[in-house]
Amino acid sequence: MYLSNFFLSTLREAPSDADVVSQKLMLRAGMIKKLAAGIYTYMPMGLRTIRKIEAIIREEMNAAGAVELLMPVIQPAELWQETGRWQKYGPELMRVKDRHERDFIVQPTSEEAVTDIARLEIKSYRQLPLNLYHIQTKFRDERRPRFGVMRGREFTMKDAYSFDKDEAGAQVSYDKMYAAYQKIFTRLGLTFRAVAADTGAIGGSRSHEFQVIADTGEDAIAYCPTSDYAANVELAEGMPLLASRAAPQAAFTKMPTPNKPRCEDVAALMGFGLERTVKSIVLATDGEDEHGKPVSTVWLLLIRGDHELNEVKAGKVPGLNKGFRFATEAEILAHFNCKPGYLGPINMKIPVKVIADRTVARMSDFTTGANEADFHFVNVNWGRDLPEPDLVADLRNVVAGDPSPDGKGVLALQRGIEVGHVFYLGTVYSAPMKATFLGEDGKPQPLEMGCYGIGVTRLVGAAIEQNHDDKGILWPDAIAPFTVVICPLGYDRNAAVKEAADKVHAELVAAGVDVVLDDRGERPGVMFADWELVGVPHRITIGDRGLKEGKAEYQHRRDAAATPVAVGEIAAFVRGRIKA
RNA sequence: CGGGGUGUAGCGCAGCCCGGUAGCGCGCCUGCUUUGGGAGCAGGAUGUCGUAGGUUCGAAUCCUAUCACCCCGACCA
Repeated sequence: MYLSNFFLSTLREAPSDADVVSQKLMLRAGMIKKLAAGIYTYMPMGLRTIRKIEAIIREEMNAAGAVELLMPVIQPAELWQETGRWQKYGPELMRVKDRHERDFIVQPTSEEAVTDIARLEIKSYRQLPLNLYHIQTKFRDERRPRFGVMRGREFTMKDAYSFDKDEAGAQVSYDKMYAAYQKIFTRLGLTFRAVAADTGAIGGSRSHEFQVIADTGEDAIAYCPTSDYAANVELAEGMPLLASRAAPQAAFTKMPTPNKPRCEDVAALMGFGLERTVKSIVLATDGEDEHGKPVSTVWLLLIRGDHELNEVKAGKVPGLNKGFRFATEAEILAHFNCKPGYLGPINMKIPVKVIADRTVARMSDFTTGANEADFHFVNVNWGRDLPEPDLVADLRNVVAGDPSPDGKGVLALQRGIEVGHVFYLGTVYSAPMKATFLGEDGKPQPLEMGCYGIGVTRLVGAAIEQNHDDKGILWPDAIAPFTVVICPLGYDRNAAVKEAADKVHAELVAAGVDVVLDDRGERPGVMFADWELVGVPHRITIGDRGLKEGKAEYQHRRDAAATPVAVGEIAAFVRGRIKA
């Protein structure tokens, strides 16, 4: 490709509304152009990367036995009413009306559409298993689109759906997709981790996320370097940090702690560690009594002072699992007769259910608020100074150094960007949509389903978040918009340079290498800066100076300096450097 | 959605308080010089100052409304 036949548009300064490095670099490198909040045009340079990602996904999906189709972006509301998602999906679901005032949606995902295909087409267990996928535009009307292409409203996703005759078959399909995803992200050249995930709103029981590791990632992941345990922090099991509860050592005492509402303050005042304090978190749930009158219930959660509440876990505790909220100050005053900051499980005005984190339940001689402003209790002990907690549960976020739940080491934390998700769905969609098949016994039964997503456009952003420096993007070979760039110095005015550059270009093209020749005749600084910004991994520089010695130069985007190579051999030399 | 902020040339910004000729840098165009890390000199083009009302002799500037965008909190590929 000659650059004069392509389209390059770089910016020295990023538009001021860009918020993350990948978005800034994509805008500056001319990969995307913003059309509206969370809606981007993929410019020619950006589209090349997207097409390469899609091609790899397609190859591996096909190799794993999945079959591609293409389902519509606009889907009738009726389908979504069948599964109840028309009601359940909030304003994120883009709803539109056609000229006849009929309701439609812009698909955020395609479970309904694919299940509809399945119930029309799959009649017998002999047709199973089946895995259908497409790579299609999605729309989610995010409350707050941000991070460029990583949390856009319009985006491209690969979504696959497996259909099996039973749960064992669904498990096989799930494992196949899991393995395919490992291959895909490996081929893309990204550092990633598959982690156990919360099943969230979609439901189902088995789920893994594929996270591209990046410090700027929105998700925290916990993993064990000495075993294969890895989970989203939302899910990662917090083990009790004490093997057993020690016997009380000291006398229960009320201590004045004026203006020390935080555990940190109290620990500092008392001169002991945060791990001897317990913080009180007051939640409330709203329900109805037997007469249908609304009533609220207040709950007290106890977490060690240096830990933090995990709201996903709290939402799984019996009693809190139908939705909870933080208590209002009025509710707190009513039950504890005390303002937040000095709350605790002892001397409550109206006793509430106490849920202790696993670690808290094994603590002894700990410190809590005294339910009296400016006072704390120290050397508090379960059984002696207060009753055992009503419930013990895993309530906290794991922290680095925690024992791994598999007992094979300690946990480490890192951040990631979720780019893929595999889900076991069961019959969540097939049952309400009556997608059944005839089994070997001749009886109809609902299809066992799984769904598998990859955020194609998000991957572009994630790859950049993971691979960039202060000059620009550092693409892995597999997804760089161009694999090789030839920068001739003086293409427009030096016949020898032009001839050599054209020849190297022709050789690489003949070898099937994705190469671009910068024939603008720009000054070297401009060319180098542009291509470093765009992030083309392999650069060949051909200049008058080197040519006199019969040399061109090779420099990888990550190299500190160029390597001289004989002009006649440079095409072969570069081909040797490209990772398949 | 709630709270905060910003809309001035393709991009980044100043001007707004205190109303009176719309500016700077980068980019763009022309010419000459230059050519191994974002060139120099000279000349040039580009704006309904987000939109609509209002106040005023006069509005980018003050007032009102509206729209868009961005930032901070609850969700997801």
